This record gives sequence, C-alpha cells and structure tokens, in this order.
Amino acid sequence: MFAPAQEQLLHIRRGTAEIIPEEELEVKLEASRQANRPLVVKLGCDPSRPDLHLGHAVVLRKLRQFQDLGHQAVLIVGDFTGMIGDASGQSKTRPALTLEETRQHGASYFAQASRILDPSRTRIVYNSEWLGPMQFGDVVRLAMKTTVARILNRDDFASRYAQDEPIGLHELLYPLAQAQDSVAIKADIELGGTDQKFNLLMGRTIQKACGQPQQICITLPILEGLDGREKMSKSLDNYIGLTEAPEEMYGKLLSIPDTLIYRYFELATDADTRDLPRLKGEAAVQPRDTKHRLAAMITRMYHGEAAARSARTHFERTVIRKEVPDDIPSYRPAPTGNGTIGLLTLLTQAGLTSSNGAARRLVQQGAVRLDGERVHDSRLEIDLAARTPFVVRVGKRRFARIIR
RNA sequence: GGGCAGGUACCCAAGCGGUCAACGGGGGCAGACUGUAAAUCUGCUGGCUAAGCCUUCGGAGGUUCGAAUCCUUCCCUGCCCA
Repeated sequence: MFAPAQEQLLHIRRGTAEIIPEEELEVKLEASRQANRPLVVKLGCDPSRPDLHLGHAVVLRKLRQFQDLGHQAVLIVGDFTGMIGDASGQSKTRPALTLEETRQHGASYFAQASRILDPSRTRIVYNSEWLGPMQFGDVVRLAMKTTVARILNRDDFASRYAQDEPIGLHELLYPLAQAQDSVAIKADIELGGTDQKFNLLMGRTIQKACGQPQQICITLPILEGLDGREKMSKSLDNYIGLTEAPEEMYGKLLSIPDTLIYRYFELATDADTRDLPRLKGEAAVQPRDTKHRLAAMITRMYHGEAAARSARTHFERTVIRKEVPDDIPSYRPAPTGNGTIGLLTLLTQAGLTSSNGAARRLVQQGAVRLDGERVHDSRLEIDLAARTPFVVRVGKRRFARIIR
C-alpha cells in the first residue's frame, strides 16, 4: 500500500526548508509501511485570518502530498488558541474572537483549503475540544514541562522583549497550547512555515514529556509577497488570495519582480520537479514570457484552463493596450432635479472614489476619463439625458458604465 | 505600591501655546515611462460642490482671545525599584 520509504522521502524533501530530524522520518516511514498504518500529519491553522493566499498554499500543498502518499492529514482549527490571540511573527496582540466566530472562520478556512487538499481524506478537529476542558492544574502541569528561558528563546519574544514591546503573559502559553495539540492527536509529523519552527519543536518536547513518540517537524519556506521583499501576508497587502478572481490573480502575478519568477514556480505551482531547472534558466533569459506562463499556470490551478486563458486576454487588453474591459459594473445615478449630476458626486456615488475630495484630486491629476476622454474640470456638470450611457474610468483599473 | 519615559493621521515618527489638517519616512493612489499592476521619476494622500467651513493629535474636564502643545483626572504601554 505504501511506497518504499526512500521513494516517499524523495517527494517529501522537495521544497522543504528543514526536516527535523530527517533520519527519524525515514524510520517512521518504514515502520508505517511495515505496519500498513498511515502516519498522522498535522497542520494547525489560524482561524483569526480566514483568507488564504499563495503563501498558505505552500504548506497546504505539502500536506496534500502526504495525502497522496497515503497518510492521514489532520487539520487543526485553532479555535481555542484563536481566542487567546497571537501567532508567530505577529508583534501585536490579536483581537480575541468568540468561539462562534472562530468556528465560522474554521469552516471558511477548510472550504478554501479544499482547493488544494483532498477533503474526503482530511480530518478536521477543533482544539477547543481538548484545550477548553483543561483545569488550571492541568495548565500548570503543562507549563512545568518547559522553562521560561526556553520560551523566551523564541525569536519573536526575544526581539519584542529587547525592544520593550509588550508581551502578554498568555502569549507565552501559545507554544504550549500548540504543543498540546500534537499530544492530543498523537501527531507523527507536523508541518509549518519556517516561522513555526519553535512551536513545532515545542511539540516534540511536550510529547516526550508526556511519554509519547516525538513528531517530525517539517518546515517550509515562507513565500515572498508581490513586493519581493516581505513575506506574503494579508496585512501587508502583497498577497494573492486563493479565491481571488482569475484576472486579479493573473495581473498580480505579472507584477512580481523578475527575480521571484523561479521561486514561485518552485513553491507555488504544480510544475513537474524535472522541469524546474529548465524554468529557472528561462526565467533568467526571457522573464516576460516565463512570467506569463507562471501567471497562466497558477491561475489555471485555481480556476481552470478557460479562466486562465481569458485572464490573459483581459490583461493584454486592459493593461497592455489600455482598453476598457468587457465586464464592468453599471451604475445608475439617483435622479436629480434638473437631470444633471456633478462629476465629483458621480464618481463618489458610483464607488469609484472614496470621497469628493479624493475625486477632486484625481480629476486634477488627470486620472479621470469619460468615454476615454480625459477630464480636467472638477466642477463639470454632466447632462445625464444627453450623455448616458457612457464609461467612466479612474486610473488604470477602476471603471463604471453609467446608465439611466 | 513608588520613580521615570511614553500614547500624534493606515504604520513609523516630528511637533511642545498661535504661522498645524499637523515636518519627514513607509505604505497607498495618480501621472509619465515600461513587457508588467515591476523599477525609476513627479504629484497627491481628513471631510464638505470648498480662497470658506467642519472634525482630528489615548479618554474626560479645565486654563487661555487661542491648545496636539499648559493644568487636573482617568485609561493604556515600557523601563527601574519593591
């Protein structure tokens, strides 16, 4: 039923940052094969941020790989830890969510993750199930299994402490809570980004202290965002959401720096491993075409062939040739007394600008066009009866068809 | 509990009685350019049909002709001491 350990390892190693410890993984794989028992592969998800993007996809794809190798994927929805706050790398305490909210987010997370995982072979558990009933005494006994120095060792805590930034006491418990998850489900392997290394290792520590076999920690690289510098994240707005419209995906992918093209092929696509070296060469020699192929490939993975094709057409049309796209929203202005409407009012009402002030500035900067013609007069009154229908454009990407 | 330093627009951060809708940087938006929604350069970046008015500098009061700037008090954060 299971492939030989060495063969499995070949797939597992691809694209990972670290496997700790690798020899032990081989032993586990071999044992699982002999006993014909799948390994329990754990991935924790943070329901406080329910919008998944390509960065999350890196680790989800790895989990999918384990499923394809016949192992058991367990997705842990951190509904309890979500109420506490915190996750690695966040330097601010997060707003506490109610159990109800985290449940909803968990469901939404799973729906999105199902674009990558095989949902029929994914076990979903909520960690409030075991963390919720714990008594204070249980928590104290758990806390006894590690030391303050060890916890403060975590990068995130260390730097915040050094910079005199606040660290809530409860935040120190977060790694312990996550480790307890591993104990609860008897994880054989835990996946996470490299920023999760500390928490994953804490799982090993606590499992050992509880007399359990220790999990293997597998970390995956953090995908850079569209800016090419910071990690992809929603709060930095440099991300591509898994559920984003194909046109958005395609356009955003073309905006990444050329140096990131290969990186995305490696971590975010299903490109064949054997093709990777070739793609690396092409990315260097003909960045434009290779980037289009990257954009098409990723868009296809999430939206299918047809959508990817039309996304390309859309891009060539609106960005390269600066034409008006097919499907733009229509807006029917509220009737006015004399049948005319001020330009600024129209822009704001149609949702193209956030305020009249913003609209005024954009007009002054030459960003506003009516049927392709640039407008400079912010006091312009438009005669609706005479002009409609017409197309309003703000900047490169905001359009509305004004109808009556 | 005591002492000290802080809390300024999306973020960082100046300002310390009028000239402050508030320097500068980041981010964002726009224009030019480009294979690109990249890079670079330039401009804009609280609201109001607007040379005027309104709201904003942790909260609430107060002093003053006038406060982000001074006083009182409360809340929050960090450091040192206990």
